[in-house]
Amino acid sequence: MQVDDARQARMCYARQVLDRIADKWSLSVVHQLSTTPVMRFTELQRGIDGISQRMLTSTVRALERDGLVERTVHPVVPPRVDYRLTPLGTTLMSTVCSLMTWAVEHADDIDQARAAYDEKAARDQVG
Amino acid sequence: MQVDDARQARMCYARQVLDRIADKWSLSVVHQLSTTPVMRFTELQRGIDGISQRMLTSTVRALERDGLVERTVHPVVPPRVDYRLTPLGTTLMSTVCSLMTWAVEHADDIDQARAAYDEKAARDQVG
DNA sequence: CAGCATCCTCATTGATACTG
DNA sequence: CAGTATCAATGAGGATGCTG
Repeated sequence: MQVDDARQARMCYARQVLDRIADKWSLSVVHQLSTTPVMRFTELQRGIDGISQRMLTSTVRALERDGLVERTVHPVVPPRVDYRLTPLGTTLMSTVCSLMTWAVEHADDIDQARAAYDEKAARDQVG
Repeated sequence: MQVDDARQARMCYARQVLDRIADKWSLSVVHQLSTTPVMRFTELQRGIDGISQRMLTSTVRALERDGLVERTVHPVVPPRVDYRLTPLGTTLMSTVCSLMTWAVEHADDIDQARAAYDEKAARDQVG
């Protein structure tokens, strides 16, 4: 029926957004750029613990392709490339913030649920 | 400084939540259970296009472990297992809804950005 | 400086067969 | 019915070396 189709369509959109931001590094990059509006490649890499050059490159390229990050190449030697959030990227970040808020508010609930589940599993192993 | 630490901490929480819900099937399962409150294993599988038994099992187990889904085993033959969202799972779903709303509202923006990016890349290839 | 090219590893997922 | 067990494939991501 129509209502279900609309729901399914929204799910597909949600999946696409998750596919965009839920990889290993995208959220860290967007987050960095939300705290420091303009950053160069090496600055980004220094600010994100553990990211490799390769992954930073592919991450910012994907974000650029989707219009979330703007990449500006300055024709100078040595090269200088600036990154900043687009308005679209900024609106996404504020939406992700609500997810972060949920995460912070319910972190304890999840931890407790996990502990209870694992303890029960351990008991079932023995008994 | 303190403010940055707090930001970093929130990012970690956000990552954990994303790690929980952003795998291939979790969102579909939670979504199914938000439209039909109580479902059995096979019902879930039929409702989620393309999911295998193995992935449905591991997905609902992970959701159960984190307290987002409740699993009820009825001691009957043949076996009967019911799944439903917990209150915690319900609050998460409503948060995810805001992400879906963003996705729907900005799907066109992303599509256009991608088309522009790809077209430019194609032109740069040639020229 | 800001990448690209290559090789390699490991985790996730799928397919299939079996079971209490 | 609701799983478990095993094997195979895919691809995301890491390490390293090179370059305009």
